[in-house]
Amino acid sequence: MFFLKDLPTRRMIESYSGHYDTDPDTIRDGLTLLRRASLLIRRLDAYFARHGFSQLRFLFLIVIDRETDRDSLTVGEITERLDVSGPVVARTLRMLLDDGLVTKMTDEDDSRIRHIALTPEGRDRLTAILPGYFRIIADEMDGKAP
Amino acid sequence: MFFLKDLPTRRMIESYSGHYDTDPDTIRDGLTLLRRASLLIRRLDAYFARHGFSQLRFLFLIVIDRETDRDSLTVGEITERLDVSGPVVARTLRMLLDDGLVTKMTDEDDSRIRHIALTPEGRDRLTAILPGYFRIIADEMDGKAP
DNA sequence: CCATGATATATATCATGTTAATTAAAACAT
DNA sequence: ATGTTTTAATTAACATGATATATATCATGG
Repeated sequence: MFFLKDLPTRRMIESYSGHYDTDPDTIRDGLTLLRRASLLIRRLDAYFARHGFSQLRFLFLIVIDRETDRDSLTVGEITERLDVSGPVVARTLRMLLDDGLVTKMTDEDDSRIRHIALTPEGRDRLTAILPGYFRIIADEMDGKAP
Repeated sequence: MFFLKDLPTRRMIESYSGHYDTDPDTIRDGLTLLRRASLLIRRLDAYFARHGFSQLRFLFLIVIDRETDRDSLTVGEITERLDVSGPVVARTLRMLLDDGLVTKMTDEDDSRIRHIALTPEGRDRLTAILPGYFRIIADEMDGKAP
């Protein structure tokens, strides 16, 4: 997250970068990118929270659901697809299990491996939450955000 | 932060959004924005961590430093300028005080108010860290990121 | 076979974000 | 002038990210 509400003016950036080395307009574009994305993330997080979800829980379910040829992923595969650390995946998994949104099954051949699949309820919750998620992104991109 | 490493294909987005309601390309642009910003934030956080800083501590100093006509801000003014909650500002302030990068002075007329100013060392650290910060943003924007 | 190393997952601890509640002082309306 | 409300800052409790460490199981060389 990028927490600066008012981005520096071009002049300010110039004075900080000392008129050389980096192009102030490029920096300004970068800061704008950061701020814009941060505001969108804030909106998405608020949306997820209203639905008893979090960004991460949502993405966790998505990566399982979007797998076309299988209906489960191992914990390691989920960790590969999400840019968070293993422990966070483990904790998120526990929460989703507690909520009955996924199942965990130990592999038959290698008992270190757990296969995680969506429950029908997990799939339903995902389906229910998706349209609003897309709506928020689309509104932000169209400049229709609140 | 947006944690999905591989963005969904246009086809996937279509299948989720049901071919109506939202434009898949717009959604894809939004997700690209989120992911790009998240990767840049990761790089910036790593840079700050290497210098014993954090994104927030850095911005805290910046908002004081960039004030043109004064050399201090109140805690409330800092909170207004940063998109974080008051308690986080209070805690960050304590850390910066401990590190000797800012000073805290109680207002003479209204003893609820604290004026926060940079110490010379705070200003030095800020000056030292800024070029690398701009460099990372510029490289990312120019597609020169690692 | 079985000690050693590699791999898959989980736990422990810490950092840093949030909201709710607290403290202290000022402002204001009788 | 004094009780009530508002404001400024902080503390308390909790959520969720990270890294380092532990546990359990598998693979493999002697």
